[in-house]
Amino acid sequence: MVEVSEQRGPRKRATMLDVAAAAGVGLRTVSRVVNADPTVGSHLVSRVQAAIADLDYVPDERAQQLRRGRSGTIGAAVRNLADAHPVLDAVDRAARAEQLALLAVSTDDDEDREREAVLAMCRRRVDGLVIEPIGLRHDYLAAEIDAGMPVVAVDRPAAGIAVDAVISDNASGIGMAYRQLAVHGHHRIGYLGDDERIFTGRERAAAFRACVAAGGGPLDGMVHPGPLSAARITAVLDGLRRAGATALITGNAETTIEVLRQLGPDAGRLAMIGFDDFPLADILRPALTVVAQDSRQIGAVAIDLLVKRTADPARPVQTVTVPTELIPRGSGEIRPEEVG
Amino acid sequence: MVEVSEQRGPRKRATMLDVAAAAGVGLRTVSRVVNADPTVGSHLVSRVQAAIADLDYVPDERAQQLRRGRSGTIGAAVRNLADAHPVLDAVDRAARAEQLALLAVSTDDDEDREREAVLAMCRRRVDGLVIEPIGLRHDYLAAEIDAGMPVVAVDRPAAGIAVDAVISDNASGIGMAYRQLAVHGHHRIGYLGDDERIFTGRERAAAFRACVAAGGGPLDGMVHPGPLSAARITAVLDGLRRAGATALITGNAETTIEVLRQLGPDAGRLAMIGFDDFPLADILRPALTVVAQDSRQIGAVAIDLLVKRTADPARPVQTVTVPTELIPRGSGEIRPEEVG
DNA sequence: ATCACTTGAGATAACGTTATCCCGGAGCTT
DNA sequence: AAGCTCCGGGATAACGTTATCTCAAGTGAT
Repeated sequence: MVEVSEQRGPRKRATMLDVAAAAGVGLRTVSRVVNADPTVGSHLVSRVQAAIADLDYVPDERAQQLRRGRSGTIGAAVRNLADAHPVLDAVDRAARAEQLALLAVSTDDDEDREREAVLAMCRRRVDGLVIEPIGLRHDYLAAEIDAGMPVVAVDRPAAGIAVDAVISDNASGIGMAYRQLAVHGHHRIGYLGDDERIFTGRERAAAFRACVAAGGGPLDGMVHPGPLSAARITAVLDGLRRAGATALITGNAETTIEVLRQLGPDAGRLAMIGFDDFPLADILRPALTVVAQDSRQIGAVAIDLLVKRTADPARPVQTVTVPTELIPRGSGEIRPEEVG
Repeated sequence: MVEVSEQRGPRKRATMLDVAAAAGVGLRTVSRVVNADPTVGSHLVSRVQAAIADLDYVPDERAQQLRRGRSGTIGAAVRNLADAHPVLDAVDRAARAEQLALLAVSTDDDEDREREAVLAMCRRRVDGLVIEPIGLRHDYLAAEIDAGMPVVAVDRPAAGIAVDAVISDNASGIGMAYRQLAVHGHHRIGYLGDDERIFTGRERAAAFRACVAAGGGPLDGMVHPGPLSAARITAVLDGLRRAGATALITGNAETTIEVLRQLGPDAGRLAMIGFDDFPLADILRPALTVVAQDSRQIGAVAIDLLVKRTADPARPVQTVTVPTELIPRGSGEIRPEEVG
């Protein structure tokens, strides 16, 4: 009796049933061996394992998930996958420590993409969702949350739904930056950051205004929230120069980089502190003083909140604020008299 | 008759059966509506859709996948998720264009992590695998490939298995860098790059040696492949300086950055071209001349190869070489007489 | 020697979909 | 008007797991 084996073409993947047949045991026994159930005699265990190795059996996790009811996966929707994303990395590590796989998708800073990506993850029945919210409203998640999906917002709160959140201490970060510049003798300090429709843009601009007010400095023409466009930044830099600003705080990494790009060789002629650290900030000249977020902790707290909510869905919604840190590297320690 | 609804606690998720019951139709009809099967009367369609909206029904993709036999997902195992990764981004976009979701995991440059991550994706029955290979041997994938899993290696070929690959034209890139420096008057050009046990390290070092040999320049003490350690780089830079090198080609982004970090303010006193572009290379001073890989095309080709192999598993294995590009920004155009 | 009791292993029913098959009725031909 | 096709829609069986239940055999006590 000759078995016809198709040489070409993938042979069908072995299933638990095939393994059971090959090992001459029941289906359930194979399952037990795969799941290391101790109630299987060692004799059968080795016979089943031999069959598994022989047939190259690989369990189908989708079937496992379907049956078990849990997916062991959490989904993360972040702004982008192309650039450095330390928080995503931290979330990944924290998730792994909890035996959870991470499904990462990029939202491209697009509201529709975000909804689409998040709903796709819901269709996969992830056990939890970490979102860096883009959209202004997140009502589309209400039904999911109602159905018991744990969700945590990162970097900014999610509007329209009550979910846990982890955000950096923006006010304190801006405060440290402002004081650092003030301590180094600056009186005319400018701020250039995100549009105030964006949460972090709003928080940081507000914190900056509070600092100036508290310090008794001038506010006129010094605070510039708005969209991130090269043209706007050119105009703002020009205006600040004319207004006699000797120092600048930038509200996010993209803005910081665009400012540096435009300043070019003149970068040293303006004291500067950027919100958000980024790779290579230390090898610029002058090296860039920054307010850094604690990505590691943000990621860890996000996963922790997810785990806790999974354990107790009824627990009160919580917003955790993670401290920021000032990293002096030079650009923020330039004195007014060196500027000009 | 009062229905007891649990106020707290997630109410059970609605299934197709629930929708069918609510709409007063058969299970199969709900499936047809969900899949936009045109053979359903418009009257029933709207009734079913109403029930879907009413119950917040979200299809379970795992069950769909299980039944359909395909997952509509491709897995990508890349070195890391924390730093900028343009190729991953390009793969993501190309996959989306093919209606495929992307499951991205980081291997952390660790051989064991790679195997673990890749096998986890196999358990999820992804429809294809994009791997930035770390390990020296990838035999562990042989069974999967045998079972029909399409795999494509990116950046470096995978050893021990016959799979498609997309790699950059390393030799041509090194050639362009070398000629650019030669054209600008350099005769003593150094090379500092990855260990030759790493594929790209080997290719680039070899290409560099070939250039020097062809140009008739000195080879002694000019070629330095090896592990990426700050101490080694310090030593190499020192040696090159003593050997009178006026120009340097670095073999990868990490090396480039570490060199720049160590050179500090002296960066302008050595002509330099880095293999691999990276964000901010243009705002350094001097701005960094680089050999850039075409990430967009690499990603597109990777997905294309995957799709083609899915369509025809028997097609011959192929390695596609993607051209590199020299981007002159200043650091590579410094003349020997300006160096000192 | 009989009986409860433990232990190992199989039969069978889910999990939430989709595909195959089949059936009932409407509209057409002759 | 009877027979035919055609078409919308339902029963039912997979897909590959795990959980529940059942049962046979081996163990010790009386």
